[in-house]
Amino acid sequence: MLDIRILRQDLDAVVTALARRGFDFERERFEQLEARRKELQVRTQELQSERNTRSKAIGQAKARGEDIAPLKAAVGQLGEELKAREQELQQLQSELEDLLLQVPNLPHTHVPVGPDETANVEIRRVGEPAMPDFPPRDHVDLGLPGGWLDFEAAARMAGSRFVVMRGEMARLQRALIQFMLDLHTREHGYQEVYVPYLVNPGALLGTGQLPKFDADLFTVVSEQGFRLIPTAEVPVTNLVAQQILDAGDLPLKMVAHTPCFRSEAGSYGRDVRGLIRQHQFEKVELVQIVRPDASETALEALLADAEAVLKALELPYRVMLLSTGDMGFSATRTYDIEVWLPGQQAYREISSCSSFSDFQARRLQARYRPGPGAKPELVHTLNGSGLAVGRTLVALLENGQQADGSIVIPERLRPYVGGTERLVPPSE
RNA sequence: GGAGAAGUGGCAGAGCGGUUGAAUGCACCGGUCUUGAAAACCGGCGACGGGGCGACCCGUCCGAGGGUUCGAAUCCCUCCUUCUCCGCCA
Repeated sequence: MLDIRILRQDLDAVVTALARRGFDFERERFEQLEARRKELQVRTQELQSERNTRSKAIGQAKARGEDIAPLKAAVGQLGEELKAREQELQQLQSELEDLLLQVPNLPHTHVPVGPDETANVEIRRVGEPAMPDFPPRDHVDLGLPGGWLDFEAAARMAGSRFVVMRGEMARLQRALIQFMLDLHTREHGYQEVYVPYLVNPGALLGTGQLPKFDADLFTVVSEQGFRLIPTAEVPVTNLVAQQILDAGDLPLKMVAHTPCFRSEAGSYGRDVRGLIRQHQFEKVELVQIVRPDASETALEALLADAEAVLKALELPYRVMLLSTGDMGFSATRTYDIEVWLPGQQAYREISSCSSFSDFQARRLQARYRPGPGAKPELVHTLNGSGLAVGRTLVALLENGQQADGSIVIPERLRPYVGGTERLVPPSE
């Protein structure tokens, strides 16, 4: 959520900045609501003040043993109007709030302006795509032997966009998760956290998935209105909701492995084949809670932490700075990491690292105290995949494949799979 | 699932329906004292919002939401959370 005060002070700048990301701010409506709010709020507070004064007078009169009946009668009409104004004001403020909750974050000034992903800017490439002397297969083919990756079995019980993994493949995914968590906790200073996979609507409002993107989520029929988390970002970032942290607690760096659930509404026909776009997938997520003046450097560091996984796994990738048109709702700046997939002969997103400035913090009421006795201020939040595990598995299969269909395991991962150097397809 | 108890400021913990944003203690900030520190003493110290150029003024908030009342932290209702006991259970 944007700070309503900057909307009041410099509406032009906000409207312009939002236009850069293709968002048409309802300027007229806002100005009308805001004018009305001001008028109403002043009036309401006058009435409240009047009521308080009179009630005190009644209390004093009563203490002196005077007759308070006439005083009470005089407050009658006041109460009527007050009640009406209070309700109007409440109504108006929730309208204003609803409007504000629909408005995305302001893009950082360094973000390239453009309509969609075609305007993204490549920052760097790391690693060389291998040039095998055989036609590379994609992970769906490579996963066939022994039912390593069994999409048909999953489809029978759950439908499309699910997978069953067996044997070595299931273990490889588990190893990847373990490896990533170890790397981030031991070498990058993150604290591992375990969090709920079902959250209430308030948590999703805090990070920005609600109210606008409910269609992307799976809702569990329940009194509490539970949704399955689409990313660990939601529960992990919500760890600081409603908190006033000590300056000394920052930065807070947390890592969590969770399954993620996405309805993928509106993506019919896209990536229907294989592991790329599933309703359920595993992800290791990095979250940082930092002081506002530290968020620029924190984003670069977070990105480096995610890149470290790809480097360790010897996977070629490139880093993209997303354009205004391709960024998520809550982000002010986002880098995507795209891994090379020989089976597709393309770079595909495997991590997304974003800074949210104070946008999520304001919704979450996540604050810190800059110094002893100082006023609380909103923190800045950041997060990034480190990495999407399913897609990492894809990259590992496709980049590690040999002519005979076996898969070479990167050295750093071998301790996690009992020293196995390569996966050999089981013969029928 | 059943029965009971409780939710007050950063923490602990008072609070008869009436000048209570809320006693007191701790913590924290400023000062006195001290070579320095500690102790002691004095003073200050919640959050959020609105109005005003400003000194300031005003409003809201005692788990959340409703209600009663001229007036609610105090009374009533609903919900949430925590604790204790019973039952069940991975």
